[in-house]
Amino acid sequence: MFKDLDPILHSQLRLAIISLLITVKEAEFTFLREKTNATAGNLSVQIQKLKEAGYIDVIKQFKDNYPQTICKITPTGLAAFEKYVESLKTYLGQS
Amino acid sequence: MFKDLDPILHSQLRLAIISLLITVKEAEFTFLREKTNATAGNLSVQIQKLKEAGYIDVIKQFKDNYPQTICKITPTGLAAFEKYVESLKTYLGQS
DNA sequence: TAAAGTAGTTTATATTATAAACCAAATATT
DNA sequence: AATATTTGGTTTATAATATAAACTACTTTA
Repeated sequence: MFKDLDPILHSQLRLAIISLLITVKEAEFTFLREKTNATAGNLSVQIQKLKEAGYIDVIKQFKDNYPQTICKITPTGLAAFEKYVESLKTYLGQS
Repeated sequence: MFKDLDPILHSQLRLAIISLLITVKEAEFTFLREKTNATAGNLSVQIQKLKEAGYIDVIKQFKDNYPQTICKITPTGLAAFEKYVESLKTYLGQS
């Protein structure tokens, strides 16, 4: 009947991050922060969780003397997102 | 960009309950329990939250000597669900 | 009448989400 | 040249949520 929803993705902020990374393929921390309106702390934590799950790759480097965190989705992350969307449909039915 | 997701509905079990109540219009506790595979305790708590939010009406009565809890969705609940689905779409985009 | 089943609720705990506080370095201000 | 402010984050503390385990109250069956 209802398919389980991946708890990693069933979180507003993490879902927004993945959603953005699908469209842009690569994004800076500050870009994600602006687009999601999340606090830096919350974003930092959720990026780590997505990384631990293997859903995104995180590259930390310096740019113009400032630290820069770049995120990109992995094939695992993309597959998880697609599965999540399919599972969600079992809850939405008619709509 | 991304619309906020109603936290009452952004919960796997509560979303499943509402989803069921939309299709059947009225359901017993035991029916919801079977369809969702939830534990009775979890279901009891989530039904209460949906009731507190005004998303469902709960009628407690006796049937064949046993207690019976019947749930039905309210217009408020239906509207909230529809809004939730619309908001969700901002996260799913391409799919 | 004791054991097991029905239909739940309450409570305790683990997990999550979030904000607040913090850190290190860069740049701007006086 | 010190001090203040800004950038780009991380860590930690707290509040909110989800969940399971334990419990309640009653009924049915052996």
